[in-house]
Amino acid sequence: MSEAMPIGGLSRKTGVKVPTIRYYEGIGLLASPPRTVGNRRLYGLEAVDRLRFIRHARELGFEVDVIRQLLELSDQPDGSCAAVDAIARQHLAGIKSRITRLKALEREVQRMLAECSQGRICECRVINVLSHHEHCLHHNG
Amino acid sequence: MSEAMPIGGLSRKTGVKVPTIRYYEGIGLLASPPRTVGNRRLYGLEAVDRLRFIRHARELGFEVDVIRQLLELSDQPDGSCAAVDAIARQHLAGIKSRITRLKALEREVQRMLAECSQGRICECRVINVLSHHEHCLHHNG
DNA sequence: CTACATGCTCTAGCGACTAGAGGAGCAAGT
DNA sequence: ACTTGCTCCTCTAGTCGCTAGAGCATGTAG
Repeated sequence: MSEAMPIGGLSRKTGVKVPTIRYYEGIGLLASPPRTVGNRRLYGLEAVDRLRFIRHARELGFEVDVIRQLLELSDQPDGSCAAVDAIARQHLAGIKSRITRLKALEREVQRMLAECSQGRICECRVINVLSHHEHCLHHNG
Repeated sequence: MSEAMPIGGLSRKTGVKVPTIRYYEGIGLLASPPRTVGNRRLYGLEAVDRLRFIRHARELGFEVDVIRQLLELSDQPDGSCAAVDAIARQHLAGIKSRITRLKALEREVQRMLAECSQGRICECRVINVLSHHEHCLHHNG
C-alpha cells in the first residue's frame, strides 16, 4: 500500500521531471498536495492520473492553458463533450496549418539546394535566394 | 537620392518591425549604423540588403545563430559554398523531422476525435485517450 | 555520525521577439 | 514662435514551457 509518495516517486511514475512538477504546481495546473512535517510534498494516486493526463496532452502539443480547460471539463463527467471536441478540433486545425507551412518551407529550401551547383559563394544559389526575395516562391506568413 | 534613412524607413523597406531591427542590432546580427546629431540611427542601402537577407532567412525558419553564420559566409564571395550548402541541408533535415512528428500528432488527434461519439464527458474518447496513454499510438518523443 | 540522495525555495536563463514606460527630437501647420 | 503629432531614443519586463543552478534542509542507510 504505497499510496502516498514524494515528488521523486511521482516523477518516476509519470515520467515528468521533478522541477517540471513543481512548475506545474506553480502555474496552477497541478493542485498543491499536502506536505509532510518536514515540508515535503506528498502525492496520492489521483496526482498520478492527473499528471499523466497533463503529460500526454503536452506530448500531443496541447498548450498549458488549453490543458487547464481540458482538465476542468474532465472534472465534469456528466457534461457534454462538445467543448472537449471543439478544443481538440481546433488543435488539429493548428497542427494541420503548421504542417502546411512547414511543407512550403521544405519545398523552398529544397529548391534552393537543388539549384546550388556547389561553386563559389558569389554564385551560390542559396545565398542568392536568401538575398533576393523575388527569386523565391515563399509568400505565406 | 534618398540614400540614408531612419529606422522607420528601413522598417518600411524591409517589412521588419522597428523594435526587431533594434533587437537585431543588440544581438549583433545587424551592424550598429552611424547616428545623426540627435542620436538617431541612419541606415544606408546596404542595411536594406542585409536586413532583407535576415528577414528572408527567418521566414525560412533559419535560427538567428545560423543566420549569423550564413551572413559571414556570404561576406566571402570567393569562398566555397559547401558550408552554406551543409547548413541548408541540415536545416532541411530539421524541417523534415518536424513535419514527421507533426504528422504523427495529426494522426493521433484525428483518431481521438474520430472515436468520440459526442456524448458525455465521462465516456468522451478524447478525455479518455488523454487519461490513458496505453490507449494511444503515440510513442515518439 | 557520517555520507549521500532527495527535497525545499528562489532566481535566472533559453529564443526571438513584443509591449510599454517615459522621455527627446523633428517637421509641418498656424 | 508655438503647438501638434509623429517618430525616435533607452530601458525594463513579459511571452511560453520549461531547465539549470545556488544555497540550504531533510531523510535514510551504513
